[in-house]
Amino acid sequence: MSFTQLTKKIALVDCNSFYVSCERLFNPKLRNKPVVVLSNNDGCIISRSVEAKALGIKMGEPYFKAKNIIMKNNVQVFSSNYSLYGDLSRRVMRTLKRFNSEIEIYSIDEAFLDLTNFPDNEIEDVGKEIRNVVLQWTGIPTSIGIAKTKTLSKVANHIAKKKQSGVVSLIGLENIDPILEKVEINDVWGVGRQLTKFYHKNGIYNAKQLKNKSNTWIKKSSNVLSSRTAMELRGISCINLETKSSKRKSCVVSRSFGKRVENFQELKEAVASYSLNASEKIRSESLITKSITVFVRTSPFQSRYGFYSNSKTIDFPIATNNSIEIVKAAISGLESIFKNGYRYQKAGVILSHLCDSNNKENLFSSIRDEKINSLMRSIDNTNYRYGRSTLSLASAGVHKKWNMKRQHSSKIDTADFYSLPTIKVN
DNA sequence: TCTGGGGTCCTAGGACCC
DNA sequence: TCTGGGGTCCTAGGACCC
Repeated sequence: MSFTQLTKKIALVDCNSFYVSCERLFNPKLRNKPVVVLSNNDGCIISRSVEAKALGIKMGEPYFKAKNIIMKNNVQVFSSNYSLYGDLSRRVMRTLKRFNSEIEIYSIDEAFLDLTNFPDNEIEDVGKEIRNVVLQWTGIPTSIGIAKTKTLSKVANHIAKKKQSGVVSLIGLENIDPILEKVEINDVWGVGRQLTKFYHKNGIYNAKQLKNKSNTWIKKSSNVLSSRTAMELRGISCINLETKSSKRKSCVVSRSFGKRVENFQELKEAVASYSLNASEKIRSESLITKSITVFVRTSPFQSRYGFYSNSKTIDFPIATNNSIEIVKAAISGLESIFKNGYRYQKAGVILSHLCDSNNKENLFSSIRDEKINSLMRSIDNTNYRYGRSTLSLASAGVHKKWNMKRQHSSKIDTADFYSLPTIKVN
């Protein structure tokens, strides 16, 4: 009896300039023109079309610093519209699942697919097919890298980004060293700023050099994660595909303010509003939280006003997802860290130690609990039907002077999105 | 004047116990 | 009052990702 062992084949599908591509879908005039999308509060540039990249606009650059280039070159600017991007992301992911239902959704615009079951010599064509189908069904262009490990598929993807076909496979190549040699160490997945500094100090400048370093040295002078990265560069898979969507462990809601906030009342409104938001989010995922952290800070870029940053964590006696309890805890935390005389730039809440609300470890659930739960459910239903914050708490404020800046919104909302004609292919 | 938001994992060090 | 070694558990902070 004989059987052929199939080479492990992992594809990384990455949407090109995702947010820009989403905006372009609804505005074809934007094609072939420089376009950027801004972060919340119109703060930084977080998505750039190739034309914008070519103008030298950097990822993460503050908007005001790039304004000159933007004006001069008539770059189209958009505030981010996350509900739109979320909807399109779900479409892309649904399409990918046709090729293998077990995919790892790695971020809003990226997914890993196991393509091991396809023959080695057809793998590049499979990649091209995936790319075409996604483009046809969703209108979103992608780049696809295929290799034996996740880290190598990232490398392949990196190269694919610059290729016309948009697909690069490293499967079946005898020696990939010449390729790895051209990959700068800071472009390797898992190597950030600090590690780059450290590797440079030790004479490691590209992926090939890291690959050839001994594991013991890496583990000893760095950590296990780094040695895993090196192993993966050698083609030995150490990082598994996470295809089961596991429940999250924390939930953050934080925002920079549209303008600086100085008085307690407004800060309180903001924190209450973020807490409501976070409570709603965890309820929608059937989670309860054991503790909440509230934090505030002033701008780290304006030292002349004095920098202040602080946080307070409060544990709940019984894990909860009740908005009222969570808002109350957040406000009392805020009271303990608020200091007069600062110009606050940002605040937020973090719900941590989340666990499944269905298997409550503590059996204190009572009739009171049931009443509150049904109140929360009806708030959630109303808000779902009539729009977020139809029902809110008074403490979250009405005027919201601190709200974000969004001066360049394309104003395409989810409701509009669903009213567009869709073509069902099946 | 104007600098995003939301996650995960690892590790060092402290607290506590025997 | 001083003296030891070793184990576990937890947490804050750092580093990384998109």
